[in-house]
Amino acid sequence: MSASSSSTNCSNAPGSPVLSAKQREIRARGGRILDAAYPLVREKGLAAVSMEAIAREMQCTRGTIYNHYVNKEDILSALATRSVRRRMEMFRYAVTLSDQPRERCAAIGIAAEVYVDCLPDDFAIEQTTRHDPVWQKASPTRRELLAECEQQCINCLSGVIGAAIESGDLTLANGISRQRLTEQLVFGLWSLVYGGLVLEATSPSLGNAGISHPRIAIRRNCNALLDDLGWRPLYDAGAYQSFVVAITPKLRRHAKRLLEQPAEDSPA
Amino acid sequence: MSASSSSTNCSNAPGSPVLSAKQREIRARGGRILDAAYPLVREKGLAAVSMEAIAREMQCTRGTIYNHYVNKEDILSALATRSVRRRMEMFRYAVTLSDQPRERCAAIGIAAEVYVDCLPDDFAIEQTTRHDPVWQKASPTRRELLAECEQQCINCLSGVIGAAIESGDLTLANGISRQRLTEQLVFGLWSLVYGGLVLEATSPSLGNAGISHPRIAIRRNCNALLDDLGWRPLYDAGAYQSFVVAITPKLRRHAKRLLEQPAEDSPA
DNA sequence: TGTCAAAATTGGCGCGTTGTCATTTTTGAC
DNA sequence: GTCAAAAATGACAACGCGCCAATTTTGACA
Repeated sequence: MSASSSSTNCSNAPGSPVLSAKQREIRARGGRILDAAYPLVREKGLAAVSMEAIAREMQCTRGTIYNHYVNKEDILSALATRSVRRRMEMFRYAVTLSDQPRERCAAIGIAAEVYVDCLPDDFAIEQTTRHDPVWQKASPTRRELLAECEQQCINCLSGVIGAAIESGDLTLANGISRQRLTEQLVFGLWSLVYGGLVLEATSPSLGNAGISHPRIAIRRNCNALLDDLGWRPLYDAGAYQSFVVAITPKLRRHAKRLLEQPAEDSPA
Repeated sequence: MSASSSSTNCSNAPGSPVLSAKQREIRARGGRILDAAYPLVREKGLAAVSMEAIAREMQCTRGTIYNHYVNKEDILSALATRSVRRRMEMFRYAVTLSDQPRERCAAIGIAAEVYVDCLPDDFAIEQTTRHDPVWQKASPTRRELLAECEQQCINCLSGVIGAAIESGDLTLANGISRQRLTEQLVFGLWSLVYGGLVLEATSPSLGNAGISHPRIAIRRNCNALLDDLGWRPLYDAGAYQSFVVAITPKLRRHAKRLLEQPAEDSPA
């Protein structure tokens, strides 16, 4: 009925139009362009990717691409949004791996590590997009979309902290407000993990400075932060270690799954 | 012979040649190019700076610039080296502001904040240079130079930690090795401060997430890390605050001084 | 199935930027 | 004043982006 009525072709359901095959193809092209650009970025590095190359991969011409994205930076931002969305999915999955707030918190940290390891190109894309030349030329709509995705990543962490306060695992010492404590913790853990991973990826001098196990340092420091605020149960090396060992393969599998997911085209 | 022989003009001391006026000007031009590029970067943003614009500022043609730098990225790297050197000077000055290791450590953190506030363009340049498109095209020599400068910044912090261990303010608990403890602390503080400042500068979603005082969070978290490791004297809000208030204006003055310093030309 | 307007695609154009190089100019020793 | 070495110049080719008029494709209607 809503489907093939006459012998000719398609028709419209009132609210949501059933699109003809070609029309759907066009709609999906936005996503296909990203699929084409993604491996090019992986191979050649981000600056070296030309519109020409993307078009070649797509088997169309540059002009067509401009029907979907206003410029190269716009494509980059769209890629970044897809990446942040994957990160968010990692985090959301991570918090399902335990009922205990402190373990959930740890799981998010490990999820970030796995994200960097299993989806390194996504991580690199996020980095690049952050910087002004790209950020400024991207369309405002896409900027907002990206910011909102990041927001949700942060919310995931705040949620766990909120749950810890509710449950009493984390208490408000020294008359600090709940708001303030959350702020401090979110920002602290975020800086520690994000900053640490960025440094690991981009600072060649770290090795010379005798920093040979950045991941261990990150983990230990996060726990130090949590301990200092009295988040119960306090750090226990054995328990922590076995939790990490237990969830890491699950997180890796989830990352792989995300990579293979069909390209949901982003609302352009 | 090697000295001033004839009446005409210049001559060479054996090891270090005494250069004629024009020769010295050429030698200094490398630095002058950086001076020309720096404000352009400040105004127009980094990607928008063209060789043409730099040449105009220098009152010469593009060709001449290529006598000193192999490409634009090379100029950027040179600028970054100058920036990192300024940061290093900030750190070196910071550690002179107290005799107590823990205060010295705090001083380095505040120095980083002041660096970002008073030399924002330097901070931005550092960020940009870190990213692959630039990093890969810069000449290897300059890359090494930059890495070495960063190294010295890190050494400054390791030194303070070393002194704290020597003096007994910081003790090796749980049989952790000195090497390992230093590694963990350097990396942790670095991530926390660097990561925090980068996030503050580039993450628009932070405000929405209720993070309104990132600086306070950074400081408090650093102290949490130090406390957790038992670095004496433990955090005391009053003492810390008054130390910060005492050194901040000094650090700001030092930053201003660095800005006005004549351009020592980097070895190209 | 043929017609035709709307929509999408094409590919060539103008512009700006980069890096090179043969030519011209400047420098400074004699 | 002469001349070789060094440096500056500016024109040139290549490239990539973004635009747009011309062309092709699509799909509704008869």
